[in-house]
Amino acid sequence: MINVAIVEDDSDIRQVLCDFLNAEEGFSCQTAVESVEQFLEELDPDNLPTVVFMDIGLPGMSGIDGIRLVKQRHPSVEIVMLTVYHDSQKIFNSLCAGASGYLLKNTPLEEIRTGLESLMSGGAPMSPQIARKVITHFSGNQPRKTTPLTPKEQEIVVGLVDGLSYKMIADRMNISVETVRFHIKNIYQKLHVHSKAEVISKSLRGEI
Amino acid sequence: MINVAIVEDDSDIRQVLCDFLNAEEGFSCQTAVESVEQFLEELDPDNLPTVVFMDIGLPGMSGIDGIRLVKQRHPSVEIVMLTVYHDSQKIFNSLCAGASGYLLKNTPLEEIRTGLESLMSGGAPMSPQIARKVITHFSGNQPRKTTPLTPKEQEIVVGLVDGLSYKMIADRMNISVETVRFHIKNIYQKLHVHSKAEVISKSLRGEI
DNA sequence: TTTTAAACCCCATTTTTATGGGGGATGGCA
DNA sequence: TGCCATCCCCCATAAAAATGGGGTTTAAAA
Repeated sequence: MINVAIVEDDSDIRQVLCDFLNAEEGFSCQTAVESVEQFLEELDPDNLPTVVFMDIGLPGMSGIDGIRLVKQRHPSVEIVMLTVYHDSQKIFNSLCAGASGYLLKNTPLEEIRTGLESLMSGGAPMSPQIARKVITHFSGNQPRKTTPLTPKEQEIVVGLVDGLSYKMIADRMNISVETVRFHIKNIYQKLHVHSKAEVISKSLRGEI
Repeated sequence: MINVAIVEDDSDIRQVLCDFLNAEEGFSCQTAVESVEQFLEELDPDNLPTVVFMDIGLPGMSGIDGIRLVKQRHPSVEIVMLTVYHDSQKIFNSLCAGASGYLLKNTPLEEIRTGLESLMSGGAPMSPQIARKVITHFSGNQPRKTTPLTPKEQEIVVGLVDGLSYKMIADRMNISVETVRFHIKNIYQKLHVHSKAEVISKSLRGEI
């Protein structure tokens, strides 16, 4: 019996999928919650689900962060993304975080079931659209990132990522702290962020 | 009408697949050859196939080298691997060379047809076993770190990575800002860092 | 030539972080 | 039972960061 959990904020989808799985031979869905927080709270360590279907856009913590947390605590639990998002960044973040599959929400229930079966036999469920993105990533046809940042601004971003303070960046670049401030103000405007933290995240996620 | 070519040295498989496609509505297979050399020789530039099913183990040039040659001369032609090989090296070499899909030879004819359809609608056919290897490639190169952080501390790290301030983290977790402070102090001690920036960097680099 | 983008510098103010303390409350384990 | 880890909360202070403004210079573009 394959024990499936669902983390999904749309109650309709949650219910339909849960009912479907419970009706299918060999599947059982006892957990269907709307957030990662709720999932972790209700989790019974003595009765872990085999597979978790995870959405990305959730109230509170995102599903991608959810993967990290769940896999960290229970590495044996398989996590399959089930979401509407199909942009490369979310896909790769999910896979790197430890997802074992990636299905789009328009996947028919029947294919979700066969996906689960292939997962159990050492495969990975993946929507063709997603597979395409992944393949494109390999063949290097990735659209080049055109960063709007100037060379100096990029250098400062590197400093931020290295965990340096304004003063340390100033010393490293042989400019005044005031100039560092100036550049950072402009960086924030260009990237539409309001803190070092966001710049560092964007940078390390390849969004700059 | 989707024009399919087959490059495959096993004449049985070649014939079965060719016949199947010709019998299917909307598909046509006029070219079924046993080597890349033969394929290139018989190729009519005015009547290019839409898709080529390519084996890897072939007399003469390998199918992977074949991808490169074909894509170089006719970039618009889609190439789908159809082979028994499932080792990571051949998979990645194929995808990097420009393959648009990767199916194992045990794939039922019916699924080969749906694979072609998803290819035509912007997807990529990929056997679950292959998808698994590809996914493992993403998540696999991350050595499992045994984090010294407690669950709550991990949750706070997630908040920091999301670019939240102490107050926002407190709200999300329904605890006091002072408690957030308390946890962060402990996190810094455990990780030997002295700023949010360093925590975020470590986290996104998988060092936590 | 005027304009524009990029780099440089300074000042002032408010908010947020970092760091040091001080308490409690659990719940598991020796 | 006391110990330990984990979690919860409060205080105070110094440092750093975020945001607004004000400028100059230079080199390339219009």
